[in-house]
Amino acid sequence: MPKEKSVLIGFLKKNKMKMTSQRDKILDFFLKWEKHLSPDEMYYELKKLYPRIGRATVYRTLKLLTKANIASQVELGDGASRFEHKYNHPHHYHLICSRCGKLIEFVSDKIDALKKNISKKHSFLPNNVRFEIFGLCKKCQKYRN
Amino acid sequence: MPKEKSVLIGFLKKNKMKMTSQRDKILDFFLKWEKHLSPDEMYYELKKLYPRIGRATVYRTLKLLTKANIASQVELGDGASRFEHKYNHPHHYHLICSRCGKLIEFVSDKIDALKKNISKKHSFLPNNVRFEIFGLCKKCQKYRN
DNA sequence: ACTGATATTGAGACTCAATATCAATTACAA
DNA sequence: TTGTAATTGATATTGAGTCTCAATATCAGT
Ligand SMILES: [Mn+2]
Ligand SMILES: [Mn+2]
Ligand SMILES: [Zn+2]
Ligand SMILES: [Zn+2]
Repeated sequence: MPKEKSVLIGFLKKNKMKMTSQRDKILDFFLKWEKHLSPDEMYYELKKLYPRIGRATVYRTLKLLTKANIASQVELGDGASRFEHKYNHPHHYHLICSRCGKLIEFVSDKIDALKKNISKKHSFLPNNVRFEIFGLCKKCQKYRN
Repeated sequence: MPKEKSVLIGFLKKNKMKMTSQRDKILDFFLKWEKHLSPDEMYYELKKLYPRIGRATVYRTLKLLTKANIASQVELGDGASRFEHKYNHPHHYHLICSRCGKLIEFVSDKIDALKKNISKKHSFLPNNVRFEIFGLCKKCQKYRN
């Protein structure tokens, strides 16, 4: 049993919620993919495996996984939210190629420090930072646009 | 005549496009507001003044102003894009209060430097950076959530 | 193992932002 | 002034995400 499943079960218990076969399947599926699927993409894939699953359940479960710190939601500038693994993954940021969609991840304690400094300066209590660089990846720089 | 209007006219000429009364009105309206309106908000306000104006025209014109470097588009995490003045405005970033929506703007050459360093390290040609801190503003910290 | 209160599910309707279509209108170079 | 190419706007459509609510599943307490 993956650790994430224990985490989920613990979270559910703590909140008087119930473990269900749907939640189990969605979690399994989510953990199998390494990166950045949108809820609808997951929904259509899951539908192939389990035709009776509902779209609302997928959306609800992804929110649940986010609250349980198993997933986190990122916005990559296409019109869809995407989810990635959070449990035991370092907090990181993204370079995004506007041409081919390539994603590069990186960590930066400088960004984390900036977050603190700037927040302090403005009496702001920070929760969540987003830092993304859009541009062209190495390959795509060869082409015109 | 505001400078932005000359810029727009120049941009249109260069691209074999035409100046129209709608574009003129939308630009005027956009320049009057200091900040961060969504296209639909602008559409409904403009509709009051000029009932015959079309929603598609507002969307199209805001894209046009963006291409002409008069406006820039920002995403503040509610489900709508928003536009702010770009011409003669310094490039800046945002602190966003998750509770009341308050917006604080700030500039940071450290962020600009990070953009360059990180991009270089990954052979990435950067175009556009987004940096946003979500959290609670001073007032909202007093309340529970 | 059973039971009942309660949490969950899922089909389908709905919302909201944004885009596409296309006939009618308008701008402007020549 | 005129011809043509760009623009407009009413309307339909898309697509992500949420809501509703009757039917179903879970699980704590016995
Ligand atoms: Mn990532
Ligand atoms: Mn701003
Ligand atoms: Zn690329
Ligand atoms: Zn606030």
